[in-house]
Amino acid sequence: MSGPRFRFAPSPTGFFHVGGARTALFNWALARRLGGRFVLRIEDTDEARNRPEWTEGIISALEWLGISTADPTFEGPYLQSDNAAAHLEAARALAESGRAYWCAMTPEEIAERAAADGVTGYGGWSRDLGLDEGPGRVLRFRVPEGETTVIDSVRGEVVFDNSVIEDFVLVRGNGTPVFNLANVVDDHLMGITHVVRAEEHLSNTPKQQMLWEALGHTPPAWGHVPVLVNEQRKKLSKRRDKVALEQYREEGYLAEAMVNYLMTLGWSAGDDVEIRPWSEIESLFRLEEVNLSPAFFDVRKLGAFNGEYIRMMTAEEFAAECGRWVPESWDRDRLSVIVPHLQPRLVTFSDLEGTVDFLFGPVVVDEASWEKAMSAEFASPLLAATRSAYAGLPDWSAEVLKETLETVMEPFELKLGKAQAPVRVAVTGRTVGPPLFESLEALGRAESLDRIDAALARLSG
RNA sequence: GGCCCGUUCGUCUAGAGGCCUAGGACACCACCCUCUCAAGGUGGCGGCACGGGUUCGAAUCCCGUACGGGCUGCCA
Repeated sequence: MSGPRFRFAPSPTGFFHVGGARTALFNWALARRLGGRFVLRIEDTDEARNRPEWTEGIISALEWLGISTADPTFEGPYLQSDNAAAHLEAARALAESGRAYWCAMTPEEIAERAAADGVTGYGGWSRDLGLDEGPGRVLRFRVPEGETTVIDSVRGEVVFDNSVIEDFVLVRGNGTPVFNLANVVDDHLMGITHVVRAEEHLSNTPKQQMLWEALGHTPPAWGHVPVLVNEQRKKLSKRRDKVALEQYREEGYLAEAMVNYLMTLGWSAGDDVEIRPWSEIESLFRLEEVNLSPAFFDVRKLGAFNGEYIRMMTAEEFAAECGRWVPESWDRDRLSVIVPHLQPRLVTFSDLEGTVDFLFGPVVVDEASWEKAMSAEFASPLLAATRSAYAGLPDWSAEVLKETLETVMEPFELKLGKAQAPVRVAVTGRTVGPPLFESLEALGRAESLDRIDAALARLSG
């Protein structure tokens, strides 16, 4: 058990937060490069957050990101609730040594007293009552006078005046340990040397550091990274924002793209390179280089990264991946004709089905597209001429189809861009889409001609 | 309200006193390429929050102001 020990301690909430993903990745990069360990601990102290399947969800999300449970760097998962006895034992020790005391005030009583005294929060009113443990009573930490200095590798030294920290609860009225206590006891038990987490925990840190010291241990090295925010610059929340990693996965974002993008939020290697493989990120990442201000999670840029990663795939990889994003019933041969032309056009794989669906089902004509392409004078005659030329073609290939249309359009004095529009709308129903002649090739002669006939009929009718 | 943290193009960032006429990426605009749309190429738009210092010299150091964020729970 030598080497630095990092930990990732998410609380199970039913989905995996992208901000959590970034924190996990930061810890993973550090643990891997430094030859240490990445310890996964599920913080399920709050009984409302205790579902076995949620733990499985966390693990599969981590696996997707490349944080493999099979990697020797990985350790866990541990369940915080399994350590309840140790938490309570620590609480008892603190109570016996006088570092903590029992308090019988309910939240309502505290609010009343605070209002009456004109203060906010708990004023330490039970401090010297010498109460014993009892039903409904909470154990509170006796915050000492003085100040607490947190040495943070991201932010430097942060000093807190202890007088602004109230005597916080260690054990609830129902006898269960609270996060701050459990967190510290677990980190110590697991030999954690580095706590790297989001900035929202910075205010908790002096409390936890006091606990480490009260328990007679040396606190770990701290590192608080900035949070991820939405366009309103508020911390990403599951209520307002799309934060579930699983959702991005389902929409067809590549794990590599997500990982790479997440690592550019709040950190840069210092050069002009943004797209780089994890192996490089891992050797380059330094906590000391992490920025201090919140970063906006920009889905558009995520999309740009995803497109880059899609284009980096080999043709075989891309074709295989496409196969997974399309209905089982779709003809694979037909799909394979068009797929090579989709690689530079896709942002996410969930876009795939909608861009080639016209090849596997009836044409759905977009009326705006029809209007745009068919209102031209030449539309009908050109379509008719194309239809008869196509009908007699000996070879139904994209190349021949293109050359044929170029011949047909000559008397109309049009450019290909104009001339292809009516054909495109007749066959695909839309003005934009995959390359037309390859689409025709994939569709096949019979179906293509039928669609042109249908368009001609509508045009004359 | 109190405590803490922060502030470089719209966004993510480079920048650790002279290399900055502030660089890159996404987005946006234009042009090129082109069978539509993309992709690719070229170019463009656009920023050191503000005010004081310190210094020969400040985006970089100090102070103040403004603004933003986090925490302030018997959640984590």
